[in-house]
Amino acid sequence: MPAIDLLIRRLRLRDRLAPDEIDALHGLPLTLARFERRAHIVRAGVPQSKSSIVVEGWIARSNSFADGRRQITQLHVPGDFFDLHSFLMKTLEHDIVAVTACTIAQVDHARLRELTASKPHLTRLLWMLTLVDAATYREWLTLMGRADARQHIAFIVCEMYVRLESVGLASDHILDFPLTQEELGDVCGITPIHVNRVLQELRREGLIVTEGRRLYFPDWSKLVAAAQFDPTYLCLTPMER
Amino acid sequence: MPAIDLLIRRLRLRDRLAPDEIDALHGLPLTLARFERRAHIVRAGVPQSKSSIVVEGWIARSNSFADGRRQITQLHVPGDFFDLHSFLMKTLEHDIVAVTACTIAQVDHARLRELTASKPHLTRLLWMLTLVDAATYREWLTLMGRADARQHIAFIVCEMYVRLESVGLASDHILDFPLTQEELGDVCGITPIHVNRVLQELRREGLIVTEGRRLYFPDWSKLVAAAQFDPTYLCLTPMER
DNA sequence: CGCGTGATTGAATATATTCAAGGAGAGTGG
DNA sequence: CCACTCTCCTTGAATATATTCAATCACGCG
Repeated sequence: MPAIDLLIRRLRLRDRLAPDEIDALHGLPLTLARFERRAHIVRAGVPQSKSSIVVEGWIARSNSFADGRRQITQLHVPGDFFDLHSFLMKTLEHDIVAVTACTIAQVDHARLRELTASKPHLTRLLWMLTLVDAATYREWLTLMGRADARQHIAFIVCEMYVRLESVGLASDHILDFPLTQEELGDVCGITPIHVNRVLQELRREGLIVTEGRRLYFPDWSKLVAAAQFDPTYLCLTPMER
Repeated sequence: MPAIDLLIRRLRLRDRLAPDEIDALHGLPLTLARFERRAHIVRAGVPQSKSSIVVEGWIARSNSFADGRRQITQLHVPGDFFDLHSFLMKTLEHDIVAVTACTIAQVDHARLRELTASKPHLTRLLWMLTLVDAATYREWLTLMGRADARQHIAFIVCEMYVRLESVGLASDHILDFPLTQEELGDVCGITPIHVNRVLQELRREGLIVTEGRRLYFPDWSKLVAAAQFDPTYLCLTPMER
C-alpha cells in the first residue's frame, strides 16, 4: 500500500479528513528509501531536512550511552509518521535504526511547513500523532518504573498487536514480532538473559507461543490481565480535533 | 510575572516571535486558578475544555495503578504550557497533580483552535513545546531503563536546575527542590527508602547539599559527570522553526 | 561442513525492595 | 509552654529481582 494511504488510514482512526486535506496529502512529493536490518536511518545530532513515514518493516528509536548501554524508546510500524520530531527540532538527540529491513517514504520539511500554513486542521492531526507518541512514552515510563519484566513484556506484546491490528497488519491473535531477545531487553531496560527467562515463564503460563518471529497468544484477556493493558492512550477513537 | 509573559519568555528560548504573534498571545483570555499542594488539577478520563500554563509552583504528571503503585512521568515549573496534550486528546489517561501549592492560567481550547487557524508559525512553536516534552520523556525512559539510581537522581537535579535557570528561577548553583523523597522515588521508579540512601551517598560525595527544600551543588561539572547530563534535548537554542 | 547469530542454562553477585522501627521537625491545641 | 500529632526522613535486616560472567546449544546460511 502506498505510504500516503497508510498515513491517511492512520489519521482516519482519529478524525474525519476533508477531501481537500486528502488531496493535499496525496500532493506531497515522497522519496522512497530502503534500509537493511540494523542500518542507521537517522543519526543523533545530524541536521535533518526531511521527515519520514514507515512503509514496510519495523523501526526503533534508540538512545545509546558511550559505554554501550542502549535504550530503545520507541518502536514504529508501517503507517507511522515516525520523524515529525525533526521537522521542528531540526536534529535528534538519538538514533533511528531499522529493526528489520524496511522501506520508508520521506517528505521535505519545506512541504510540511507549507501544509502547516494552509491546512490548520491537518496540522492539528499531525501534531496529534506526536502527542500519541508522547502518551506512549508515558505508558512506557510507567512500565519501566513500576512494572516487573513479566508485565512489561506482556504489555509490549499487547501494544504492538493493537497497533498492527488497527492498520490491518495483524489479526487472529497472531503477529509478526521481529525483535530479538536482546532488542526486547533494550526496550524493557533489562538484560537479554532476563528477557529469555521471562519469555519462558510467559510460555509456561500459556500466555504466548512463539515460532520464530511469529508470536501467537491463545487468550487475549489473560495477556491483557498480565500486562494490565488499557489501549486508551493510543487514541484510537475518531472525534473532531 | 503574568502567565503570558512567562510563556513568551519560554517560546523565545526557541525562536523569534513576530509582533502580531505576541499580540495574539496577549489577546488570549486567561483564567487563573489556585491549587493546594497535592490537589488534583486534572483527573484521568475527565474531558477537558481548557489547557493550562504554570504560573507559580511545581506540577506533576502522575500515572497510578489500581494497587497504589504510582509513576510520575513529568514535572512542570512556571512558564510550562503543561496541558497542551488535552487540546487534541480531549481527555488524559493520567492525573495532573500539584506538587506544591500553585497557580495556573487556563486557556479555552476554542481560543487555541482559533490561534492554530490564523497563526501557523505560533502553532508550530506550541507544537514544538510538546515535542520538547516528548524528548524529555525519551531521556527519562533511557534513565529509567539504563541508569542506576545515583545517576538518575543526579540527572533530575541537573534537568530541573537548567530548566529553572533558563527562565530565571534558579541561579548560583541553588534551586528550590520541593519534591519529597517519596515523590522523587515516584519520578525515578524506586522506593523512598532507596532514594534516601542514594541521597546520602550523593551528599557524602559532596555532589549535593540539601537544606530543607533548598538544594545546592558546589560543583556543576561533577554533578553533570555523575548524571551524564547533556541538555541538548531541552532545545534551548533559538532557531527558525 | 563450518560459521555466525541468537537462544538457553547455571552460579555468583549486585541492586533495590520489603518489612519493621525509630527519629526529627513543624504546626496545633490545651 | 509543652505535649501531641502528622509528615517526612532515617536505619537495619532479610529478601526478591535482575545482572554478570561464563558456557553451551540450535539453527540458518554460504
